[in-house]
Amino acid sequence: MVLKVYNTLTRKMEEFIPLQGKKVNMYVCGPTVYDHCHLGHARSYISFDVIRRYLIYRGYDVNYISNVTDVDDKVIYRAKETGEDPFTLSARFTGSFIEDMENLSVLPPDSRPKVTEHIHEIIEALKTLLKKGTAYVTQKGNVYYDLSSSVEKIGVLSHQTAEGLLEGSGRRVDVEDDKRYQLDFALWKVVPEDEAGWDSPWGRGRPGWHIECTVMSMKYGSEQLDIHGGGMDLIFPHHEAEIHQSESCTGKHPFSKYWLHNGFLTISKEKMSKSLGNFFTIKEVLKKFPAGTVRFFITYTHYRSTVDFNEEALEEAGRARKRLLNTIYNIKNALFDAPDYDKDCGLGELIEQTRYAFITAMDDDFNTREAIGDLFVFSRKVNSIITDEEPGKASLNHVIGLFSEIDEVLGIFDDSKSCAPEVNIIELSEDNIIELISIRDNARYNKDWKKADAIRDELKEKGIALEDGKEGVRWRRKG
RNA sequence: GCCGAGGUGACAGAGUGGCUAAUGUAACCGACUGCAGAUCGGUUUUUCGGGAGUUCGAAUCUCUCCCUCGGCACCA
Repeated sequence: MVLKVYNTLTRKMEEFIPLQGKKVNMYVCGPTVYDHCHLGHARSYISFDVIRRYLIYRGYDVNYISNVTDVDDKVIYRAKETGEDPFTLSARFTGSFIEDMENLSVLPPDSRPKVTEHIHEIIEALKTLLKKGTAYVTQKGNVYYDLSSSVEKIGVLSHQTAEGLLEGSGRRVDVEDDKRYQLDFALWKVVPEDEAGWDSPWGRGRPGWHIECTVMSMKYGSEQLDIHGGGMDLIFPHHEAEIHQSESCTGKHPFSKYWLHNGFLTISKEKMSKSLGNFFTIKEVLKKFPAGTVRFFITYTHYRSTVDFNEEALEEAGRARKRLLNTIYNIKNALFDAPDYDKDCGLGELIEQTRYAFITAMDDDFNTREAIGDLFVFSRKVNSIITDEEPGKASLNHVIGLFSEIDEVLGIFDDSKSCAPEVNIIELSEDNIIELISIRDNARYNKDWKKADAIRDELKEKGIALEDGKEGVRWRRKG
């Protein structure tokens, strides 16, 4: 079985072969922390989290790096608006971001470097570029990358020509005037005394947006990465700029062997944007939906497709996920009176088939949609087996084992970190519940359905669901 | 202007040359149940934007037409 990934660089599906054996250096562009993260960030980081977890599952030794851009024009402008110190502001939103990621069960990266902690390395990189003659300092003290030194790389990722890019940029008004060439990009920007900045050989300033990723990916990963990821919107100019400056810095090609980009998230079919006012922060969404549902919603779409967010879609995802959770619940119930001796009922073979289907789907450019589809098939068959037959404890535990195994990759079942409020749950003691159930059993025995239903309704209101089955009544707290 | 993605059943969304086109949601019917829930079976679903062609065979390849969405130096 061969893992294939879609590489933006070649626009083709390619077999995934890391540069060195099983070692994978993976860098994913993190957020600029000038505000709370929105659902688009969630989409991106959950997608790459699943990719990372799958690579680990497939036996790769993954070094995952994801930065935080904690100084940038947007941070400065926002700080000016609020009157806050820019570093206090970015520290605050960095905290918010990390909290969101934890709540969404996104595994922490092996390294989470911040730009402000790497100014020295950035200056060193600029010195290297200047020494090589692929960057230049202007009269004002700005440092730009000199694209004429690597014209052959223009458009390698965006697949556009310089003319095409200029045509597009011609509509922009903010063309800086001290560049030699319009497509050159800033490596260092001079700033006035009263703005956040650092001293450098070229005067007081701050780094340009792209150089941080070059510097930090090399420091924490390698001069050449196996995977570089991010949102589709980063393809140009951000990732292309990284290619120019990184390869110029090291003289090595390629900077990253595979480039993976996730698709956008739209809100009710419209592009998410502040001007449209259709912006949702992760925190807002997690107040309404369990984290597992949000992850399920995102994972149930291929990472490169556009995914449309609306409440109905989330609710639908929640109901779909519930089916899988119910299966797990049903197995756990079946375990109570399952025989101890080995009785397989075909579960072993089913588990093998499902694992194979999961790997086949995921090997195809991380086709989580198909992988989860197979999980539903598995789920249905398991439900049939446990109602029609009586598999042994060991076999049932193996089924649970497969769910856990797959969830190590997808992370869609565990709600323990969810901060969504449980709806209408009033704490009842277990004794209390059992007492009510026994009163109801009595009523049912006497065919006093009115009374029995009243108790069931009462418990339902208090968040306890009763389910009558062949083996008697079962209860559970509604999640 | 340049570049890209996509149009599949009620809806969402896989599949990209060959058994009855996954899977989920919804609605309805049936089984189980006193009822409900959960679960299982069935229906909505001979159908893949329109047309032409290639082929023994196409949702899948080619041509053409129509439509939707996104990117082009703020952005995940």
